[in-house]
Amino acid sequence: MTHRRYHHGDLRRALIEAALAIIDREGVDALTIRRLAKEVGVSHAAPAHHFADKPAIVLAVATEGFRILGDHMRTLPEISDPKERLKALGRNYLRFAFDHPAYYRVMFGPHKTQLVLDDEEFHAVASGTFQVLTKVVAPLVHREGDSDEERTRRIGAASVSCWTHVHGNVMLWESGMFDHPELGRSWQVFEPMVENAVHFVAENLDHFTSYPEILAVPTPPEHC
Amino acid sequence: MTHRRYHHGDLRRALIEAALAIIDREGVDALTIRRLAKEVGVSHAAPAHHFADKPAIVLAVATEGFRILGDHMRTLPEISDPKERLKALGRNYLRFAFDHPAYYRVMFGPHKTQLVLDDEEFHAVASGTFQVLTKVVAPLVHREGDSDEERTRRIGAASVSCWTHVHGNVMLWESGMFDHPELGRSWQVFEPMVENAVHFVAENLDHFTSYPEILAVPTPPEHC
DNA sequence: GCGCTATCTTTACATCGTCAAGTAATTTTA
DNA sequence: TAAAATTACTTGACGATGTAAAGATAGCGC
Repeated sequence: MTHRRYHHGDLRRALIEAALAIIDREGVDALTIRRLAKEVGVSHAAPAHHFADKPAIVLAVATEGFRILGDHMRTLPEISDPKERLKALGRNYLRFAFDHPAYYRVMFGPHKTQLVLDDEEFHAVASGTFQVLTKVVAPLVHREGDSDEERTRRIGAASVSCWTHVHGNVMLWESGMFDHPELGRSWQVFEPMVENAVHFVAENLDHFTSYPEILAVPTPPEHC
Repeated sequence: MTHRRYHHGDLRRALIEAALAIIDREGVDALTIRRLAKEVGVSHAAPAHHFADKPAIVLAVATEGFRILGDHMRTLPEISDPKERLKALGRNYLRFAFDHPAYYRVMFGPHKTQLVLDDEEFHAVASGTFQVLTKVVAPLVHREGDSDEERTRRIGAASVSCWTHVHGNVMLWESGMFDHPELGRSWQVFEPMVENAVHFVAENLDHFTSYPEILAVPTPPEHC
């Protein structure tokens, strides 16, 4: 029984959480500043002091999502075999995507297209998350005699390939393109896809050499 | 100089086109029924007679997008070699995605998640487009001795894999995750990715047999 | 105790989607 | 061919939304 105080305490966080709850329940279109405020128990103009506008709230949720995804991916079990380790990472990723579809949609949805490039925090958190992947991919594509530059390129390309492979599947699934009613909604249906992605980067690393002129990828770690 | 008539003629089509133009210029959030109506030159309530509500307009645009994408994909040059043919298809796909980013965003964006499954026209058009892909993939994964069922499965799995590979890249690109300002915004930067995708389905078709099945998959570690 | 500033409320306004009722044009029917 | 019916659009209104401006409150340094 919280007796309504004038100062909320941590309104910003409360707003983000409430926003996610609404998005999770009814989709991002149902998100309304006024409703958000009511749900948290403040006036409808209060959020304006923490977020410039409505897209800023969505962006904050997306940033939080990447933070959580990063934590998920960082908590890998102790697996020494590089392939199995990457598979485990893929499963963690998928688990996040399916356990938190609302986050995932906001994170990769086209809502914030314009904002992303400008927002420093989002960029930092998102690329930090991506770096977790590069660290796990690195030992898989390691080759003796690679120059540093070549190594960086190979890791980046393989990581992106891995990511897009999984991400593409998730997005198509989310879009309702996969018409498999008999399949329950579970990340486990994608297990073969994880196997595929890992196999792909592990056995075809020759193909990643030409990839990366395209991509600016965060510098991978020295050693794994 | 069209003198304003009471009956527009083909308002429905005009609305779809104007909607796309707005989305293309300022994003889907900028789409407003009233503004749409003004742009077309009708009263603010006129669109209601052609579309039940605002999401219905977006869905109509998405459907139109799939129709155009399908046409793009169907107009392939005469190429007998299956691999090269699939590459050409991939390029056509990418070209659409980059030439019509607004369409692409609407088509795969999470805006219409709820609607898609119900709308017959959208479903028909979208899966018709997907079928173009399966036809091109089919000769690539053909194997003597496959049962019909097995063949269908393999084609479906390989097609999905191909699609997600390309789609994932496009989506990540659209999300602004690829941070390469010095490169122009062109589908051609993904040429190596097309090569990869084709190589993937062509050389690793063994892996597609198990794809569409539900598997008893080991429960992942409880580390998160 | 006194200001200062951040935080929240209240009030106000233009705009939004949508509904109901009215009007104009087209098609149907006799 | 003229009335009737239907379609296509307009007008007006309503509640809800995002946001700006100005006032109220509380915490905090001094």
